[in-house]
Amino acid sequence: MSDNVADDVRGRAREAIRRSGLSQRQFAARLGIDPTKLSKSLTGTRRFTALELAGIADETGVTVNWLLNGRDDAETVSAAPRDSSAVRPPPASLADHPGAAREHNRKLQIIEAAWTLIAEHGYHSVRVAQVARACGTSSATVHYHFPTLEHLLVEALRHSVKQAFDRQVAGLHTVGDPYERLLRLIELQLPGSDRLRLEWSIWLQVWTAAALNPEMRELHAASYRRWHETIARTLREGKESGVFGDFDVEEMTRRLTALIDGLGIQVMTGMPGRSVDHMRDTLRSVIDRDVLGH
Amino acid sequence: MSDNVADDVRGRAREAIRRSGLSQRQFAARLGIDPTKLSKSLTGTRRFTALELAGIADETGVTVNWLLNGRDDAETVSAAPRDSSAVRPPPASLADHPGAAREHNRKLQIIEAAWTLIAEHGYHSVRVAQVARACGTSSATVHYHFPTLEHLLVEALRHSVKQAFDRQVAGLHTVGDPYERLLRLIELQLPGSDRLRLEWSIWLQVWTAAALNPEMRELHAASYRRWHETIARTLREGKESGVFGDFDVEEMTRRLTALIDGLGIQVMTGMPGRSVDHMRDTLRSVIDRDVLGH
Amino acid sequence: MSDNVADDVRGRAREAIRRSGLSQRQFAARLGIDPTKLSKSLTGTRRFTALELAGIADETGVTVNWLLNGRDDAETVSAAPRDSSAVRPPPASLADHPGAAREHNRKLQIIEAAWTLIAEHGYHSVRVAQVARACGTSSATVHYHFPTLEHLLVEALRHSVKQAFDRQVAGLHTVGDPYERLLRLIELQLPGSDRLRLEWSIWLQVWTAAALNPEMRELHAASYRRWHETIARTLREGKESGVFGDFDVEEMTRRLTALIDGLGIQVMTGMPGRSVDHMRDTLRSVIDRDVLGH
Amino acid sequence: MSDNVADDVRGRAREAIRRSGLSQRQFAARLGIDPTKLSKSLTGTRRFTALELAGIADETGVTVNWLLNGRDDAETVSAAPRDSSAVRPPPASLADHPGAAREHNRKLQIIEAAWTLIAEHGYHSVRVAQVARACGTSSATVHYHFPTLEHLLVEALRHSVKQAFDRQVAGLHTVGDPYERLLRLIELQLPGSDRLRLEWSIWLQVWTAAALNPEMRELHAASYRRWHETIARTLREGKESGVFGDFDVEEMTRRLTALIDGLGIQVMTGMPGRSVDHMRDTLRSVIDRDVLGH
DNA sequence: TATGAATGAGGATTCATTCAT
DNA sequence: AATGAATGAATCCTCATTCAT
Repeated sequence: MSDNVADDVRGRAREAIRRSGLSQRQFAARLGIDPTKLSKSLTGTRRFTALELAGIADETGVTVNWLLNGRDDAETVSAAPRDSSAVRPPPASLADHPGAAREHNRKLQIIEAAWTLIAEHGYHSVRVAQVARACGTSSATVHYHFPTLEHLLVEALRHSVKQAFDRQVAGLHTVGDPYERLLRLIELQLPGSDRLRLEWSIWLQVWTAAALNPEMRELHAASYRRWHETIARTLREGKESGVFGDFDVEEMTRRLTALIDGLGIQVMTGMPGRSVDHMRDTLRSVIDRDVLGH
Repeated sequence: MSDNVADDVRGRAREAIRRSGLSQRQFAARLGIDPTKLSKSLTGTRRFTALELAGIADETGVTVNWLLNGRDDAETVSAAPRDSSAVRPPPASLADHPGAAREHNRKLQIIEAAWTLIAEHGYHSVRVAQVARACGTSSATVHYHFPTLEHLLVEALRHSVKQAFDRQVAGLHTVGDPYERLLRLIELQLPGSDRLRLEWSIWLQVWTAAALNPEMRELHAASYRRWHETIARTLREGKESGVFGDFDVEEMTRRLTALIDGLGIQVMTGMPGRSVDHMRDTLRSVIDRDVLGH
Repeated sequence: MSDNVADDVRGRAREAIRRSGLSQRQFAARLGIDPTKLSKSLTGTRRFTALELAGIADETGVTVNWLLNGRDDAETVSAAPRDSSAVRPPPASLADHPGAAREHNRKLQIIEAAWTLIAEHGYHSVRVAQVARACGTSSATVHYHFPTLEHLLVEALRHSVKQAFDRQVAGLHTVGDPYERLLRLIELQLPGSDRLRLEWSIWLQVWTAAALNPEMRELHAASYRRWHETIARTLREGKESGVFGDFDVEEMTRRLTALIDGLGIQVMTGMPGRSVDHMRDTLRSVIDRDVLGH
Repeated sequence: MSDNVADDVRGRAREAIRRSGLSQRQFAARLGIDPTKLSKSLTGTRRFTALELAGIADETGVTVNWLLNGRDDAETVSAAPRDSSAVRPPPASLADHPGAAREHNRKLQIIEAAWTLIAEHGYHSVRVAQVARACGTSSATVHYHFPTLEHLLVEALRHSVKQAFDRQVAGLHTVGDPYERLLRLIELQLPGSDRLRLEWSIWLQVWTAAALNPEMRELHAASYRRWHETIARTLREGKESGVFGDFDVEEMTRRLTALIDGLGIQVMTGMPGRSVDHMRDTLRSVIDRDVLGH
């Protein structure tokens, strides 16, 4: 990746932070990183970590894809969103008039509180008052930003999708080798951390919702397609570059994603003998045998 | 299978039907089969089909395992329930005073109505009034039989487990060859029919519930263990008899169940390119390659 | 009116009271009359007053028309309802199983509380909790009987119509002379008593609602037609019998009703110089001049 | 009416338009008339029509009475307002610093939006946000101009009264003959046009409000008195000049206003057989018979 | 002058559950 | 065994109003 590209990333990051209306110091605090590090990264002395990229995207409402490539729809390691409905409006539109950043943040805060509550207690157990309390505000305020609880919850689900995507783009864009990338991809998806367990919780719920409600299938399909494509692209690259064996990429993708989902369920439901480590081992062994062809 | 065994099955079937308080004619009608066929099966001229066995178990409140083996905890093709909480009370206890059958039936009717509603609309969307309406009765009546909505719903989930198990026992007890049995097992689990799609819907919901709520893990674990054991037993038999290749049975079971679950999700959520046929093909190909060792 | 007719009225009154599930003593108490008087009227020693007839109709859910004529749709002094939607179900259907009377009464109680509140505070200011409080019950109970506040309010309006009609039939059925009947009719409609002021309040509101909302026109039209017909019938009889002068009955009806309404508004809005007495005088003078032709 | 008077009208019109801060061209556009016509009327070549007078009054916040007579309280064809509360502040006060006109206009715009919404949806259904939307502004802005929704609504009602009065003064000031004026008066009040139907809708609502709420009676009485006086004055003039027959003016006024109101209700509630034409015919026939004495 | 954000005070409705019959 | 009536306890949503900017 050339220096020019890195330059651009810095420029866009600076731009996004500027639009947020926060100072660098404040912004660093919000990301939970050292202000010096942020400063260095913005001037070019230091690279952004994947986590920082995802954080900047999250806080400013842009995508990591845009930070890295200047476009939301760039197809790199992962599939771009097929339609705009699945992601937030393009970055240029927000801010420019004061207050927009604040507004965006309050909205984001509510969405994230809702997201966490869904993940922890389940979609149907989330109460408006709970979300409000988690944000230190009132139910009416939640309704000021979202017409309906359902709107909020769906928005929270969308947000979840965006976040997972951002995390992948941020975490994978520097990994060139397909095999490494595949392992990294899996590592990024394993329900190991609290955060990732919450994301898996959301996934399970989206599956259930999609099975019951045709309307939810759309949301599910849009996000699942990305995940599918991220895997498929890597498999294809590995196959074409000869790193991987010969196989039907689509079919292998279906098997791998199914296996990941199925193992994830076993971990999430606390089945005896199914741990994250076991999940990792199983997937590696399957990849080594069926993908690499060893 | 010797005639003696068949004799016993007939005897227990006759016994169970007698306890139901219905005439053979009525009972046949309820099963949706020809009275003549039922009569022949009960006198020995004809064998019960798997469907009929499951139906008799369902209607009379006994397990297929009991019908076939005289005991609920017989370990045959599948694992027996580890504790009594996972299944209905033993068959001997019910019905001895008149009306018990009717009561049992009303209760069963409510459970099945609840079950269907859960499967169709989702656990959290089931209302007592809805269940009552589906049964042509009142909310108060539902509460007469079940102290709490939650009790009813959990009971409905248990019922689901029992049914799946019965279906497996009934469908597999005649299949001797491990490979055939494995394929049959998968066939019995594919979300092909309406009924099975409903059962899958329930599964997805139980997974979600178990991921969110530790209490639900118990129910999930109990039923999943059976399913796991049913697969494992077959794999073990095939491995020991040399029909299958050499592999770690537990690990292979984990992989297979994970794959089945993952593929099931893809079908249930209506992912493009994931059909029941694709699911069957994928599983067969994996079995042929990894289990048979071809 | 022959004794036979009076016999029948007594019979039907006895029947209606019997169905209410209350004893004669209780019923008399509810009507607010002396039990002895009720008893005498039921045995034929005494005639029912108009007020009593209306009360019996109100409490038992039948119409005065039915009490007097055995049919709801009898056309006597007033027009019968054109469609069943405007009145309560036929008398035979209710009661017969115990509790029906009680239920009917609770429902009626709620309707009347709502009616009074509408009349006093206005349709849009009536709160479910208010109605509940007025009935000494809970909001949930109100909703048990009426799905929606709006349903309740519309029902209350219908009830108002029925009551006015009952009062007219009860008050006019003995008055044979058209002129006397016309004066009586007006007297029955004058906003003199508290009760009648409340009824006028409701009328004003129905007019407003009908002007704003096409759906309300139906309700208004149904009830206004009766009122119109009650006047028209009397005018027609008077004209045909030569008591009145010669005029276009329909046109005169329109003028009279319009004048009554307009004068009623002036009284109700407390215009200086517009009292009930003035209203009576004006109407009498118009009738004497334009209807009698003096 | 002498030229001097006409001169004065022109002068005051010019004055009022000047204060509005708009150019003649702009003002004409706002009135929806040809700028040439406005110009001619302002220079004396042409007379203002009644519509134009009312429009000028409306747009500039003065009364037609002031335009015609230089005083708000001139008693001409109609009664003057008894207290200042019933009309806008005197014209001299407003506009002197730039922007006052604009402010006045924004306020007027809000009032008229509120007025229309009341007329169309009913007093109790008007929401601040609705008014704001209709004005292309925000709820907060509405509250900047009016402390309370109720204040705004009451203001809108006052505005309604002023408008009706203006229209009458403008429409009647040239009609000398009492009979003609009476017919004209009725014509001006018939719910024939959209605008007039809206005004009637407001009337009905004011009646209802006045019947329910003593506070509203004041507003109602003030405006009704004018209407009463407008009729009474004309009747008196006609009686004194011998054009009309002999009658009690007050009593005849009461009857006529009551009849108009009652007929208006019948039209507004969409009663079958009650049209605007029927209303006109009925009123003419009553006037011919009872007022003219034919 | 204008307004985006926020919110307190309702207010209708839902629904599991109880209980007398 | 069954149920009609009743209700407490949520819970979502509305909306006028405030206030900092």
